[in-house]
Amino acid sequence: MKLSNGVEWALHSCVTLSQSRAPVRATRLAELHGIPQAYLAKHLQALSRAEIVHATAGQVGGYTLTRPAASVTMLEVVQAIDGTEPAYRCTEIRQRGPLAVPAEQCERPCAIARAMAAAQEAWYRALAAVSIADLAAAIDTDSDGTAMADVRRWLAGSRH
Amino acid sequence: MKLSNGVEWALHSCVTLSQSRAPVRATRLAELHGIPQAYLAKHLQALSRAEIVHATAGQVGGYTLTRPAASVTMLEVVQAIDGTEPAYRCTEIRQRGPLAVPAEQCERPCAIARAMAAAQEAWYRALAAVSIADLAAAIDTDSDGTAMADVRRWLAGSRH
DNA sequence: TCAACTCGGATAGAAAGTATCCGAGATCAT
DNA sequence: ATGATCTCGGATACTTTCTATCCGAGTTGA
Ligand code: SF4
Ligand code: SF4
Repeated sequence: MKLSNGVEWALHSCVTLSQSRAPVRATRLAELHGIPQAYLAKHLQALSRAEIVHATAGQVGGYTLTRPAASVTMLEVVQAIDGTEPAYRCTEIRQRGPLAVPAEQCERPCAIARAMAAAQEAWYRALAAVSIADLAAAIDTDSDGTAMADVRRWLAGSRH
Repeated sequence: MKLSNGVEWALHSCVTLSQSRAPVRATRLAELHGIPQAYLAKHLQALSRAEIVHATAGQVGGYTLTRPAASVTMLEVVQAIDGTEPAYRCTEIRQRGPLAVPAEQCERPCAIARAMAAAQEAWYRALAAVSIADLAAAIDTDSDGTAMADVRRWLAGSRH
């Protein structure tokens, strides 16, 4: 089980965007994090499609959060990048082979699929419990209250 | 986030093996589940390496569970197939870019990595709570107590 | 001793993820 | 109103991982 590293970039970008009411260009986000600008853009598109961020075109364009950071959960961001399909997809192999179970007995998922779904649900729940605002606050605390202020200052800097 | 479908095969195989004290060949397991025999063999090797199953070579060889089914958790099987590395790997992008955090402040994972680790832990915990024996019992219940008996009967049949 | 059968790791092919580019559309200055 | 410039957006190559398969090493039983 592997998670695209674009998820990390998207989360960082959302935290950064939560510190700015003005639109922030994709180029600047990439520059701030030291990551490929073109590839980050692709992930930001996914966030835009999920309506987590709003894109503004034009000379003073860029991305902004559509909702308050406290109401955007990590789960939403992760699902926007990684997709909503569960990690475990049942291939219904119980309906194959010499001991195939008749289809009418397969209305509900079997025990294995149920256990996997429960695990995924637990994962989702843990991610849904943390918002972007929580992350920003925690990062700020880790740095003794300087990190977010630094970000705001850097964002307010010249547009290059 | 995607999970190899070999995980499903491995879980089914473990449930099947829990119904037989005699070694079961990989060919028969594949036949029972209607899946590619050669590919299943590769996954069974992973289970063997993890010491979840024991492989016996020779004419009457095959695979057996090394421990009672009640003491083998789903988590062990999933990790044997899918690896133990967490889904989220931090690239430490906070140490890059113009606002790079000095390395001495990065001893402990940051808030994002901590939240992701907690979610993964919740996932692990849910899987660790279910054993192979639990799965076998649940599948048996779903089929009104005939499924495991059918499997045992089929396994006792001729070696082809 | 021999023959037959097993698992084991090494080898091709397919799918997804990664990284990049240029065009459509909108904003601001003229 | 017009044009230049800057933005995002989807379409395009490249790399890594997963999928599927094969044949050889080792073991058992006759
Ligand atoms: S539903 Fe359960 S029994 Fe059926 S294929 Fe999926 S894991 Fe196997
Ligand atoms: S530890 Fe946190 S801040 Fe550092 S790279 Fe990982 S997610 Fe980003």
